[in-house]
Amino acid sequence: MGGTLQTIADAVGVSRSTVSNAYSRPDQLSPELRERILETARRLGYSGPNPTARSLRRGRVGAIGVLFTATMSYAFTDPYAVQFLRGLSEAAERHDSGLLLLPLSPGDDEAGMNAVRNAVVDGFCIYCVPEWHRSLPVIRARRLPIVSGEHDGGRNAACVGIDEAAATRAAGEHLARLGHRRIAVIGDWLTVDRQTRPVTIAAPGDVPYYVSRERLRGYHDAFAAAGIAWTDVSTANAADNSREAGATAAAYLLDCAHPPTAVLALTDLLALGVLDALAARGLRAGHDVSVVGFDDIPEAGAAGLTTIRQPAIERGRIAGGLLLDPPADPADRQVVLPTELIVRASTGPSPTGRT
Amino acid sequence: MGGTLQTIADAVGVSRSTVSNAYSRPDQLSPELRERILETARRLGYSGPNPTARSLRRGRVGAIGVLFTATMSYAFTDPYAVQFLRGLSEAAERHDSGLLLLPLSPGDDEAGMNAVRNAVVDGFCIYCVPEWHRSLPVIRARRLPIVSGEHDGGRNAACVGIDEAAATRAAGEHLARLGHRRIAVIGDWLTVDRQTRPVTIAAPGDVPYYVSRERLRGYHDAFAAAGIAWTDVSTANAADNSREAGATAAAYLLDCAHPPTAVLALTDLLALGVLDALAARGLRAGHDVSVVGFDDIPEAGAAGLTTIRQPAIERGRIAGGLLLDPPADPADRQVVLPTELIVRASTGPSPTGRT
DNA sequence: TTGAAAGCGATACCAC
DNA sequence: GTGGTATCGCTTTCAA
Repeated sequence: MGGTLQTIADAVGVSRSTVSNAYSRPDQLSPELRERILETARRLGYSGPNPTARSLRRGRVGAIGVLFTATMSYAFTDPYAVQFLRGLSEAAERHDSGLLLLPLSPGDDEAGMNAVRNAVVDGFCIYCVPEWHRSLPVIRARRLPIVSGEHDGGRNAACVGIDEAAATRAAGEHLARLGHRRIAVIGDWLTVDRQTRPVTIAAPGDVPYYVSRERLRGYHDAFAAAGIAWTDVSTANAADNSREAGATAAAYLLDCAHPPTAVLALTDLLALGVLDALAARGLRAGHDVSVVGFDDIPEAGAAGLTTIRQPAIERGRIAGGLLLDPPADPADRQVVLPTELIVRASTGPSPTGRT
Repeated sequence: MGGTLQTIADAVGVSRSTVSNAYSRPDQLSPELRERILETARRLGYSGPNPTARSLRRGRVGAIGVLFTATMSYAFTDPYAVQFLRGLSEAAERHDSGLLLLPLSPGDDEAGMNAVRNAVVDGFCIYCVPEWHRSLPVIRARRLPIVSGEHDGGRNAACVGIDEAAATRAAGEHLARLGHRRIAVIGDWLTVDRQTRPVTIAAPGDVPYYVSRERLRGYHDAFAAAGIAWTDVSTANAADNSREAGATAAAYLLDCAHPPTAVLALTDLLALGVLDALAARGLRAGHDVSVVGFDDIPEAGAAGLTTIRQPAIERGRIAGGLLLDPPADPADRQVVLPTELIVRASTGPSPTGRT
């Protein structure tokens, strides 16, 4: 019952190579023999070659490991992540690969490192993993193909990114043009500690996490060009990328002596939280306070949120392609996708000519 | 660079069993030797035992396959599925297992069957898979532990379900009590073809998909008890479990000579679509037309939807436990969780004393 | 076409 | 505490 290749070989009276061929190379034996073998297998309840053994021998597993921070549920909670994974799975499907979810349990680095060490996969796709995470060296040690969903960490590795700074620069210019001078920025991982609280960022370069750093840099540069002093820009860190954290962070910024006329969130989820915070205070987005997000998740349109659109699904799809079917020319393994500023109702002229 | 156990063994001058022990059984050798081995491995860029080879030998992979219909993105799109997977991943994490997503590409049965045949996993969790699907026999042939997220298919297999019929019966009684007599039901997979259209279901037993069949049966029984003829209940099939399909199906039911005073959707997602359809017609849910859902996904509360709450996360968590740490007593391998009717604003007295 | 033999990389039992 | 040896189940030249 459910034996091995050998079982079938014995039962049919052939060698196991022949049985193997019956499954993997039908052209190597006569159709009759093949049918006889398959029939016997069926009768004996043999479901085909053992995938693990086959993987060992062939050196290919048929699965790619997906690594991201936080609990696994995050992948199912953040709309951007969902889109990215969707694109990734499309690519995986096309290459007959599955997706092995490998969460880095937040509280337990060791567990995450072990997950990476023991993952039975052909390659890794990493994203939303801060560059200081201890699982990164481990993943590189495995010497499997890696693709990053955001940037290459200066290692010339495969990656599919966007020009984060250019994207926010465009948004920053839009706001400056509208006359905003008192501005606040909300982002997660602006600091290493994951707490929702106002923080002081001397310069964007101080932000430890690539994505947040670059997005902040874009705003910084736009404001500098518009003559807005960086010291006049207040910043708040969000404990995580969630609507709730966005609302909490916004509360710190709004409930002060000189509230900003524009709040820029580094993700749409945070921006939606900002909108919640405004609503709770009876303030109108786009009138009293302008709000900008990033990502253009589906919910953003419904909420009338001005934001930066990035091709999330496409990003996942390309990441999958880079991993499963790498282009010959190394230069083609680093892809940068375009973004677009989408202006909706959440941004408008600054209510005060000047603050 | 990144060699094998043997490489390290040779380099250190010990046998490979010792190197293996250094990784898997630290207590079997002196700390000094172990450190020497690990250090050498590090120097040689060896990242530890090859997971595939280890899996073959140990007979354990550290991953469970998750099987569900539709594209993989469905898992990320349906809030109920998200919750279920969240519970499942919690359990998996606790047992050091990953989750290998194995979508059954809708148009391609063969691809799905191959995915199942070749999955490198220790067991399968299946859910939202119709009982006629061809991958089911394949999955059984693999003779790995299986847990169903909905029912056991009469096979005495592990499963974590709810009393679907009892749940909808309670909702049906609630409606009958409110005086509703012209009633419509919307569900997906009421028929094998996946089209959104009105259908005639002679009896709930005719519905091919377990979950929809049982939910429909519950309504059927409740109405029978209340003296509502089944022939007066109209039904519509939804092409898939989405808000859009719910709205489209509702349109068929609402835009007719004798529209129903109550529309019962077999899932919350469909019910939200019904609410959309009502809004588009200027009808008020709970006044002009009562609406009931199923699942109590987060969005249901915000929408004021009367629905049946089922413990989605818990269901996933228990499914994972059943798979990874099966109870000794077979009787304990079939779990039935409680449900609860949550009455919100979307249901109210029938606007007509009788139709 | 078919079959014999050599691994793929690791683990575990059992002597030493 | 350490090292030989068999084995996990399959694929793949290479001869016959």
